Amino acid sequence: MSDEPAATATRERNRRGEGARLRDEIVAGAAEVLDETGDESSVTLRAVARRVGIAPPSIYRHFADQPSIMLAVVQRAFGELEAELRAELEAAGADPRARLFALCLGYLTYARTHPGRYRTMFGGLWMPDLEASSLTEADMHALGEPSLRLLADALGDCVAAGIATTTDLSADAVALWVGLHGLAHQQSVTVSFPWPPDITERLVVALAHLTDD
Amino acid sequence: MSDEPAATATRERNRRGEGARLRDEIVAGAAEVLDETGDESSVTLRAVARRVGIAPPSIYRHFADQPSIMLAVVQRAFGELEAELRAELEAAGADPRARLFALCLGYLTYARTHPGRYRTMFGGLWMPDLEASSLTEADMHALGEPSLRLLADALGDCVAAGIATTTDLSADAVALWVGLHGLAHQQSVTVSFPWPPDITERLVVALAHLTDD
DNA sequence: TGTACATCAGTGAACGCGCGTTCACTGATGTAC
DNA sequence: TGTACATCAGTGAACGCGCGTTCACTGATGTAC
Repeated sequence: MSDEPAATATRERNRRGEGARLRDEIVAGAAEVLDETGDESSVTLRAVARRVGIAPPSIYRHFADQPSIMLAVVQRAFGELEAELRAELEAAGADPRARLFALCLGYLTYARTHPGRYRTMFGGLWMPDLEASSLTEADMHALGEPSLRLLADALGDCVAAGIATTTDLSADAVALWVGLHGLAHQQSVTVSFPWPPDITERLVVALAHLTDD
Repeated sequence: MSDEPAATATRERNRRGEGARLRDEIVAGAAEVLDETGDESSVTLRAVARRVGIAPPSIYRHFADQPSIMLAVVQRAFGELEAELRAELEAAGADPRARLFALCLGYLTYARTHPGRYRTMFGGLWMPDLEASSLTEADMHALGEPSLRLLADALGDCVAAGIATTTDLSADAVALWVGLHGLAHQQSVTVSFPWPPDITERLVVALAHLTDD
């Protein structure tokens, strides 16, 4: 409950040439604040500085302004998501249906584990003023594409194995993602919702057009 | 671009006994600010007062504090959504498949027409501190239930007409809503997203288990 | 090996701003007698 | 019918706060000679 002035004392100044390490600490600190409050608007420049244990102006050596921090947090989060999905795949073995479910469950787990982060990733509020920034909206969509491709590949493997059908693989992959996103988002908003117990399986089976086994 | 001080001049004081009308104006004004900025955090007490054309303290006669305004906006928005869905149903005729699609398209239209409002409704940030408020989380879920029931009924009519199948009607209705929500939410966040052109039909057909006709 | 100096990482104090909220008030409107 | 008064809708000024951002700075670290 108390603020943590001790952080200022414990932090050691980086050596020359290692100043860039503070940038990582800032992004990590911002992600922590976001996870704890669940509220994007409480990730202020000053709150992040307090968390990291530095003076507010120190952030300006690494970020142009406050929105730039959020952008970095989101970019990093998309990388984390992809890495976790790849880890799930690796642990899943060779069965296409098991691989598809591993991906879907991994996606939902990420959202439930980091609800604030997930909502921010897909909330659009961190989006920079596109004319003021060097990023385009296409760059924004590109952030999620590696993960979407993992999903499309897993779905394609199911079709190849004859346990799923499709008339348009990439369109069905998007539809499957949309369903996962709806569930993930709602689960990241409310903890207690009267979900049917088999909601995930029901959703994935329908959207992946899985045939009974 | 300019602020509108004229509003202060034009607004006429309510007569005695009609003071409650200001409450409606405040909620409507807050919804307007939300629609225009698309950002929940810019719906401040002072911004709402400016929009309505009153002095900030005047709000306290009608709302205990700032979060109470957002809560009222959300409650009102859920009512609007239900009313629009009922209107779509009425215009849709008797064919069960047409009625189901009318509902789904109406839902998506609401989200695209009022993106900021939609995100706020399902964003969870307006949720009051549940211990500080007289509302329970169940009350929050209850807000969306009438609309969900419309969807479940329309789905049930499709099953009864033999054009859809289900193993658990209410669970499939939730799954269908989850898919719609995923699409609606993402569309309320980004205007340009590389959607497959038939994403809506693809989603609804799969989740409603519609049989080919 | 010693020393002057440039560079780098980070600081402390201060600014102006919009915010939520409080307080004592104003002045029109209706009511009691 | 007239007038004193209570009520009601809304105001204006002020408060303390946290915010983003600026500025001139400090002091440790490495480098040139």
